[in-house]
Amino acid sequence: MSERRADTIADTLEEMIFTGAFNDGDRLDETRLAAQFNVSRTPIREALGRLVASGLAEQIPRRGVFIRQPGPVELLEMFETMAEIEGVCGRLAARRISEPALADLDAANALCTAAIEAGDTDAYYRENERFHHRIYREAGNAFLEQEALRLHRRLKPFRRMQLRVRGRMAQSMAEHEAIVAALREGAPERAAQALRAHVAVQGEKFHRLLSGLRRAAE
Amino acid sequence: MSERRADTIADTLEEMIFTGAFNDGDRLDETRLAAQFNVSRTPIREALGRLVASGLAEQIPRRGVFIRQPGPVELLEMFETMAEIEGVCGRLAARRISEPALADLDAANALCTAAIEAGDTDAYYRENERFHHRIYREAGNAFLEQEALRLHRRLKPFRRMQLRVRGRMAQSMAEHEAIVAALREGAPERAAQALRAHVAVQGEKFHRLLSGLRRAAE
DNA sequence: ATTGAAAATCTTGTATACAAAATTCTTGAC
DNA sequence: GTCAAGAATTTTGTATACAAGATTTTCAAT
Repeated sequence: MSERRADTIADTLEEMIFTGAFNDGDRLDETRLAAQFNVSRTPIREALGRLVASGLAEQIPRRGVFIRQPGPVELLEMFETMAEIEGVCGRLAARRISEPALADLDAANALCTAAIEAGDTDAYYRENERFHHRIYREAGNAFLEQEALRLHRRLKPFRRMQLRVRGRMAQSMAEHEAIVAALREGAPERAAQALRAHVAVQGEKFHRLLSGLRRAAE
Repeated sequence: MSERRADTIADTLEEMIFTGAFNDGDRLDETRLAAQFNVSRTPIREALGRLVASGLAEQIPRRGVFIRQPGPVELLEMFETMAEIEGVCGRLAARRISEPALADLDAANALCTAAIEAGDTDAYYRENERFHHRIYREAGNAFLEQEALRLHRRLKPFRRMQLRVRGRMAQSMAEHEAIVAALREGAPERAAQALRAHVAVQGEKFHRLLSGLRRAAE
């Protein structure tokens, strides 16, 4: 890996931000964090630099770096962007996907369904992620894949919010099946459309997302 | 702006990378750069961190950071991704664009055409950029807009290569007109299609790009 | 001459020291 | 009591010092 301290610290801080250990606007005090991590300010600064670069925090020149949690508007924008990028991946994948990959998507869906029946939420998230990541991969564009993974990762902490709606998981699985069907038939636009609709935040999901945000803001 | 030295140094280094002052694989020696910029290693390290974060360089743990110029494959992937993102912006913009924005696009096109006739390449690039940036804006999604701008900026140094083809500028303008027409009619898919085709690298452009790369590699 | 090991050198990563800027606190005037 | 100006204190940004790991060089043995 990279420079030992600085990077593990950055990972830890990211995790803390994702799990809500900080509130929007909180200042990340270098000296305090240095003491907290039993380390000098130098690796802390490098870690903070990484957070700023990935948009999790904001740096004001001679003032410090502050946590920057996305508000409702930005969150919707990020989800819309994710939906569009997934749509793009789907459109490209419909033309490029291989037979083993289709089998793999089917397998992921089967495991997803099993996880729902078993009530195993962790397994569900894991297989759901595998499904989506596989589609990014099958777009056949490593750069696009990286971008998709980046955004997917960024949205991870917010994705759980929107899956709590009753029956959402079952509906989600039906959508997965439709997506695979479109990919299998090599229907680019239908695949794109199905993925966009699957990822987009709308209706009940929207309300859930907002109330989740409101709760997190307290 | 941000921390004075570190950020101006990062900007300078980015510019140097873009203008080809470094070759792929070159090591960015901290002490050498420190001497060169008349500064200590600390701001250099922060600047290098920024380069690594934006993908312009690669960091190998206890070895240093190295310039990482995209090869032909990655470049094509980046252009394909750009084409798709522009397509997305166009699709969204077709539903959201305002009348003044359409007028602005027309204005940019007029100035573009004038620049071609005057042989003013700089003006052409400027107005062409204004055209595209305006479409990103009119997608009505600030997050997506930032992503589009980021990638557009990243590809800037390579874009000039592909515009040298004889008659390409005139054809490009015709495509711009078609794009505006689709946006004006509120035809999302046609706008998306037109933008994808406009940005995509294909045929003669492809050869130009490759030979440009080959030349740059010497 | 080639190969291998050990020492010397170089380079990164971290800690500490210093400087400049910003914020906070104090003090005085109204 | 409020407000403002200036001093004191924090805090960031930069420089330097030190430590650990990596690379290169040296030198001997085969």
